[in-house]
Amino acid sequence: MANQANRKRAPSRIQQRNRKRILDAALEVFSTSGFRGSTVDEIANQSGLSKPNLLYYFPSKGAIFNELMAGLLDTWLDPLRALDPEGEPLAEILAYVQRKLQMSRDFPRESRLYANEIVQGAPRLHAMIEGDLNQLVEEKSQVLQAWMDAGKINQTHPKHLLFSIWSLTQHYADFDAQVRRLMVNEDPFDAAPEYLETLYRRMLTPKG
Amino acid sequence: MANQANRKRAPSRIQQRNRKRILDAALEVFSTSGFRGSTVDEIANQSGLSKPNLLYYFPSKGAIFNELMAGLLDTWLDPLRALDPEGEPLAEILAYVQRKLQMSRDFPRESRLYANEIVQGAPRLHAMIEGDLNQLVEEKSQVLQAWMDAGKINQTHPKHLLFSIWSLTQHYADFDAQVRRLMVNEDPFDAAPEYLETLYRRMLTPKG
DNA sequence: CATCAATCTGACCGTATGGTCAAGTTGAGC
DNA sequence: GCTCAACTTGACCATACGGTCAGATTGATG
Repeated sequence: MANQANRKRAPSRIQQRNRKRILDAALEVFSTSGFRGSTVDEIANQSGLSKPNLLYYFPSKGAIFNELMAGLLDTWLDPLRALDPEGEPLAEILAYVQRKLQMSRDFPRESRLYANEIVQGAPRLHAMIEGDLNQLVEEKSQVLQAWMDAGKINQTHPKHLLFSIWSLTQHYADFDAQVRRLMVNEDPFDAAPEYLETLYRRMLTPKG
Repeated sequence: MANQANRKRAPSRIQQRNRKRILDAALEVFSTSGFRGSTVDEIANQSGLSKPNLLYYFPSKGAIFNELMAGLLDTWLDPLRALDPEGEPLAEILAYVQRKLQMSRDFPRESRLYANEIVQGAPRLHAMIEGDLNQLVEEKSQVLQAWMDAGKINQTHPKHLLFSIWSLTQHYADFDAQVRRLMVNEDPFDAAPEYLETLYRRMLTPKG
């Protein structure tokens, strides 16, 4: 336990490279099969390392998963953190939607990894969700509510508004297999930005 | 193979009861852990049958899954099938949204089972999707397009419109674990119908 | 180029998993 | 209540899985 490579200081170049390889392979595998459906052998194969060597860098399958999740959750919330209470309300929300959609496009595996975890009841995510996410959502919901009370955007349920943004943007990554099978001659991401922009503009722009 | 119980005619009461039990248990387990993450022992335990007894009724784990999926896909598409080209466009769409939302509320396990499968790339669903779903989506997209061309609802991308309806309604079932953790004092399904009604009404009602 | 820690591997272990089988028990029709 | 098929089970098997270990190889440092 004490001589685990990942707890030494000053990680060597080899260590940096291999840990990255492993995490990338694990992202590929976990996002495709979920935690329980993924095997260490698969991750080892995908990363080009032998299984014992992989387990030299990480103590267990669960440890790989946890490190992956911890890193993911942070970047995952960045777009919402960037929602500026001082900005122009509608523009802020529309920009948030586009940032989130861009993340689905650029990091579909991360999105699917997260989706897998939540769909299965988030068994290994309790602590993380309870903390950061809850607080951030509470905070930004109040910002949205304030904008509504000030008449800057239409009245609606702030949390449901956030849920809908997550749902719509992540759908293009999470349900990619379905979406692409139903849009054979067209890249879904071509029309998605405009579709979502229109949707939220019409929904939130105050009447008159 | 020839003496499998499930291929005999006139299924006995015991057979009907046990097959139902197994499928219900399998729905519970598969929707929670996905196909690869689920075990036959779990399903057997959940159903109250012994493992060999379970395998007396179904030849394999995959066979259980397939039968479950085949049954699911049909009911899953019913709400869309009911979209009436002769009805009042906006009302038809809003009613479809509510039917779909109701299905998420009444059959969350079915929704999660489906989500699990699609998120993981729909490895065991190709044929089914290619056939029924594709045709139905094509047909209903044309209905929506006709309504737009006639000025009955706002112009928008018909397939993205369908995707958004699926996404938003199924989100309450698929991401239930997250949604409920972020709405502790409130049942998400209380406000969801009104939220979605408002969203699509504002988005689709023609100006003027 | 000697040394020692860091890195890597084949062989291995205990357990879990999908599935089988021979033999037992139960239920329906006579 | 006899009979035979329908149903049920404990014991078992081969493979897959997560993880370990002794020892080999490699790379950095003097």
